[in-house]
Amino acid sequence: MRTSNFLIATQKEVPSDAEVVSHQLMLRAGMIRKLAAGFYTWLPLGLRVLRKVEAIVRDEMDNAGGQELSMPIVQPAELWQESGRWEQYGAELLRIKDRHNRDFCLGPTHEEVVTDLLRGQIKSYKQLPATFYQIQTKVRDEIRPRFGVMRSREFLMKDAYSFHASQASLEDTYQIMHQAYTNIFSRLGLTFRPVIADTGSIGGSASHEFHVLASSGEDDIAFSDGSDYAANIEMAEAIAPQTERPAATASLQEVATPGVKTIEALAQFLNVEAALTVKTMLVAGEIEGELVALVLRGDHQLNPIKAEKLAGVSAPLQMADEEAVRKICGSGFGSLGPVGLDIPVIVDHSAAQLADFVCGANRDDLHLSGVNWERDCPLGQVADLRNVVAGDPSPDGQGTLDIKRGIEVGHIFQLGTKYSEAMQAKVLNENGKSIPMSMGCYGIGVSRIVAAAIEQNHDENGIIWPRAMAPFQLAIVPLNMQKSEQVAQCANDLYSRLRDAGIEVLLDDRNERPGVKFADMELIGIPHRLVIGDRALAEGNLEYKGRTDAESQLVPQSDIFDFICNKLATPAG
RNA sequence: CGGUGUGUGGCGCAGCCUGGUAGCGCACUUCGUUCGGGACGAAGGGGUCGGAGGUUCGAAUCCUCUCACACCGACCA
Repeated sequence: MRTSNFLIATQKEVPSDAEVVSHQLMLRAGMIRKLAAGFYTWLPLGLRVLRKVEAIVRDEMDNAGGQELSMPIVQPAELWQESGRWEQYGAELLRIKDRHNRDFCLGPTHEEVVTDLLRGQIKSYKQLPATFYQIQTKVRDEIRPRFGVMRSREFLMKDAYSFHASQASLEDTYQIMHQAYTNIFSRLGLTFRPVIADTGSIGGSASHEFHVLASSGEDDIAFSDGSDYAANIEMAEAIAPQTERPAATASLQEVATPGVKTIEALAQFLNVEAALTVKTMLVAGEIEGELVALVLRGDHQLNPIKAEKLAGVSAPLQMADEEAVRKICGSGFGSLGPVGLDIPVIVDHSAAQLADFVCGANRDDLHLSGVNWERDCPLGQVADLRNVVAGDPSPDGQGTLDIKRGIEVGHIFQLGTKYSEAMQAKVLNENGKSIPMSMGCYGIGVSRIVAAAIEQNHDENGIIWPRAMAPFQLAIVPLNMQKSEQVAQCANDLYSRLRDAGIEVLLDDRNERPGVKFADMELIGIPHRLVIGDRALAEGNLEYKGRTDAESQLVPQSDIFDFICNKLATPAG
């Protein structure tokens, strides 16, 4: 491709509404343009990258035994009513009406459509297992689209669905998909982690998310330094300390704490560590109108997913409002504590380990110090309530946990029979008995991967594409080629030769100054660059520089073809 | 949806408070000089100031309504 025939829509200035680097760089590099909030046009350069990702995903899906199909974006309401999600899904489901005033929606996912398709096609266990996938535009009317293509309202997703006659078969395919995902992200050249995930509203028994590690990620993931263990922080178990609680040494005392409402303020005011204080939060109980107290160490964070799974606690988790709290405890949020509290109390493992701790006195502007469980208040139910923190032991007993930020780019689920039961997708088994098919579903955010790759791979000059995602492998930058016959000839010859050899090369034949070309090629992140200028050419040389190399190197003109082929063939290339 | 804020050539912004009929940088066009890290000079083209209504002799500027967009809170690929 020649730049004279390819839209290079680079910009020097960052559009003011782009917050994260990937969004800024995609805009600056001329990969995408916004049409409306959460809707983006992919320009030729961006689309080339998107297609690269798509091709790898497709290849691995095929290897994993998937069959590609394509389902409509527009879907009839009836199917969604049948699965119950027409009501459940909420405002994220973009609903439309046709000219006859019939209800449709734009597909945010395709469980209903595949299930409908296959209940008609698959009648016997002999046709199973089977996996189908598509790479297709999805629409989700996000409340808050953000970060460009990272969270847009229309995006490209690979979604796959597997069907089985048994749970064991589902588990087999789940493992195959897990491996396929691992292959995909490895081939893309990304640093990633598969992590144990919450199954959330989709339901089902087992689930993993695949995260690209990047400091700008929206999720916290915990992983062990001593094993493969990795989990979304929502799911990472904080294991109960094995030690005995220390004996009480201090006596219970009231401390006036005027105006102190937060743990930080309390710790500072009393000059104690936050880890020696306890915080108490009231949440709605399972029974309407009842409240439950959750007690955590002051320096720990409540994990709502864990809390709402406990018996007696309402799901989804609902924090009590201040009025209700005041009624039950006698004080506002800032001075709550477990002592003398007459509602069910659930204490986090770590908080249950404390002796001589500080907590609220259930009277405004008053706290208690030297508090001890059992002596001053009963130790109720003890459970895992908190987010793990760096340094916690790994739940599998090997190593300690560290926490990093991740961008979720893939998610696999074992759905079980949730949809097949609701939609009567049944087959006959070996015994002639009709059973609902077990299902798995497997998503990859193809367009999100592009943004995630940039979050992970960029520098002050722009994007640094992993080889597999680069829109072009090599940029040829001739200097002053409009004037220099020599340069022009060398550039054109080399361009044809490399192209014939199947190399994706971008020849920058614009009549621009060198600095402009260098800056553009770096911004759009082409991994390899060849500069052709009169100066070096006079000595029979060309200049090569890798995108991340500090210096360029001279290569004799006669060796250049082999040199480039070599560079592109090496794993690091 | 709630809270905050912004809408002025393709992009980044000034002007608005204190009304007087639109400006700067980048980008674009032409010519010339340049040509190894985002050149310089000269001359140009492009905006009914988000939209509607109102106040006024006169509105980008003041008032009302409306639309769009962005950021902060619950979800997800």
